[in-house]
Amino acid sequence: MADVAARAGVGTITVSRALRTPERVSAEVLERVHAAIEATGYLPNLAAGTLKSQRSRMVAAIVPTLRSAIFAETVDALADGLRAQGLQLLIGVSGYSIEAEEAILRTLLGQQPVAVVLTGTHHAPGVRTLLRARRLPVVETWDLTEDPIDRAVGFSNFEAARAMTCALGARGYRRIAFVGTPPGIEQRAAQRLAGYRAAMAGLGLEPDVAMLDELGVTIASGERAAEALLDRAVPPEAAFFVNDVTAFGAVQVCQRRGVPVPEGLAIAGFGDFELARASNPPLTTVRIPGGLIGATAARLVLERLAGDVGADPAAPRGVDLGFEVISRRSA
Amino acid sequence: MADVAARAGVGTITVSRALRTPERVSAEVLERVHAAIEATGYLPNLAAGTLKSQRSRMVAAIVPTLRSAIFAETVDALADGLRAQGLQLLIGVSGYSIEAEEAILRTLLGQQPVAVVLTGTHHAPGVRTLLRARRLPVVETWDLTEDPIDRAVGFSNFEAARAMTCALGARGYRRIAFVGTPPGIEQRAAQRLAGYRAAMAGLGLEPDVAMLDELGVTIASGERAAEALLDRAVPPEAAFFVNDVTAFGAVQVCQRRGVPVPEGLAIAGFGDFELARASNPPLTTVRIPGGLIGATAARLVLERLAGDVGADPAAPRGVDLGFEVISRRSA
DNA sequence: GTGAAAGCGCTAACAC
DNA sequence: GTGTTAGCGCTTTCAC
Repeated sequence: MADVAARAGVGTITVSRALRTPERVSAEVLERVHAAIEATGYLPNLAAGTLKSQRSRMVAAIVPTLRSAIFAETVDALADGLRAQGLQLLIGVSGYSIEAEEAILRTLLGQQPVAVVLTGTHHAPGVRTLLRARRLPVVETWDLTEDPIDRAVGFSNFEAARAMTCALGARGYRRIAFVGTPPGIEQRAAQRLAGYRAAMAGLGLEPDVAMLDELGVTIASGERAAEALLDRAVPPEAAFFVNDVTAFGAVQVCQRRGVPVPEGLAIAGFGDFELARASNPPLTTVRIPGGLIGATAARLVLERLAGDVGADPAAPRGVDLGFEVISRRSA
Repeated sequence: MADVAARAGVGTITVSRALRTPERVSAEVLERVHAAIEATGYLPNLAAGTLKSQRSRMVAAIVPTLRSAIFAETVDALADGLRAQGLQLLIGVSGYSIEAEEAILRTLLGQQPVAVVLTGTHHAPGVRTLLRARRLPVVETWDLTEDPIDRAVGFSNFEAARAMTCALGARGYRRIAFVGTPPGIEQRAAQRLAGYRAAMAGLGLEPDVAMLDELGVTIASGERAAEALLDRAVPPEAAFFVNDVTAFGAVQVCQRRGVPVPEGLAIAGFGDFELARASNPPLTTVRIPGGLIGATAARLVLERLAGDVGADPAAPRGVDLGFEVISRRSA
């Protein structure tokens, strides 16, 4: 920066201002500075700026995985919304472990991010303390809660699963099974299971919960779960899968075994992924706003950064993006 | 850090060493320091460390998008491999624009990453200069080249498409269409098209290239492309789609229109995504090593970081992970 | 609109 | 094995 300043015949602070707040530098000087930057190939050391100003240009985000299309979509939309303001994404992948999440958060916080975006509302005990102490803008995504750390954006997985289960009940199905992931890992999936249970209780029906044999929700694991259901002495009339990928697998199995869908087995999914429309018959499912969650998270971060952090306790703390039960032919 | 040092009755440098190189601190002091860290809730400011040591703990990665499952998988595997060494991922999303890639790279470099991972081998002119000047470990992914900036890992999209086209020719198909993305955007897709053309020339067949109507390769865009092919006065005997997602759409269309696959139209995909096995009939496709590319990129970064940067010009500069033509029933 | 001086919080280099 | 000193490259503060 000293080189650039010397070349442009100005002080280093003017170079800094030309980069950070060009409107406070005369047009003539600005031009000289830019020419000098060009000539020297100067790239500012952002670590130094961060150290002095105590503000980086990074937003830390932690997701359970990027292998699930839906989280990847959210992150993509988040990156998109932040890029417009010159903010970069520092990504941590927790592998669905809240302990890993806390450890990763500690490292990421060391980089002095200006905001933090988390997945879910269930965190290790230290996380809330860590974040509240720093008075950083924090956005929790994918689920809502009574008491967010700061801001939350998502929808109620509980209500969404309840709505779908009720829709199945309204269609006359009585023996409705739920096929979920092993408990204690994916929080959103646990919420969906709870919503299913609540709906079944409301309908006066017996809950019937089956588990996928792996966490990585694949078409193949859905296929295996469907096989197990169909092999029962008394198979259910309807099966509500924790997501579209596994539901799609179930449809494939029915097709192969000659079980008509929905007459032999009604199948519902969750997510309204592209696969849902491509399925044959197309899947009855719940549409959830994956991309919109990322875009909204970006908006919330930017709003919090614009307004003063820690202020405005009256502002709405949660954004409910809702969901939609999509009736197609599979149920 | 001064607080922690005072509390532990040591100098700040000892706190630094306790964190960075604990083996150089006596066990007794180490314990006192850790207790003090715990008590104060101290989190090191990594920006300061980066500034002084000129080495961060971040690796910059730029991908065209995260909405494509395959790039997300690569990034996930990359993050995984780097986390083991305490390295964080700084992500940039370029939207397939090489100009955006360069702009993003400039910002990311300002954060002083210890290495850079790029997608593809086709970059804006400034990129190579920028990276070579810094003597940073650089890994280009997803395609190979004669002259990588530093290291490259991937497979030959050209050869993979050629192999698939030849396989179709060997099966007796003559009128083989290629369905690709609009030119000039996705480099990997362009390589595949070139491979197809080379194979057709080798087979003595007329190339027949159709385009998808959008870049975002969706099932629906594959469906529309298939409709167009089938609506022709003389439809092709086989269609080689630029990826499995669109090929899957094509299979769906055939099923709906009662066109038998492969007898009425043979269909080949690219990628061997989960969808390929789930399709009915399952897709003949090319298996590509998405996760492995990310894992290998992580390994190459770590190797370059361990060995001295800029050294060892004898080491292999490219890692060819290969591909595999997978014959299933769709062609 | 521009500049001089100071210092952000760490760690490299050198003592001991 | 531990401490002292200095300084990384910026931006803040205050002055003009």
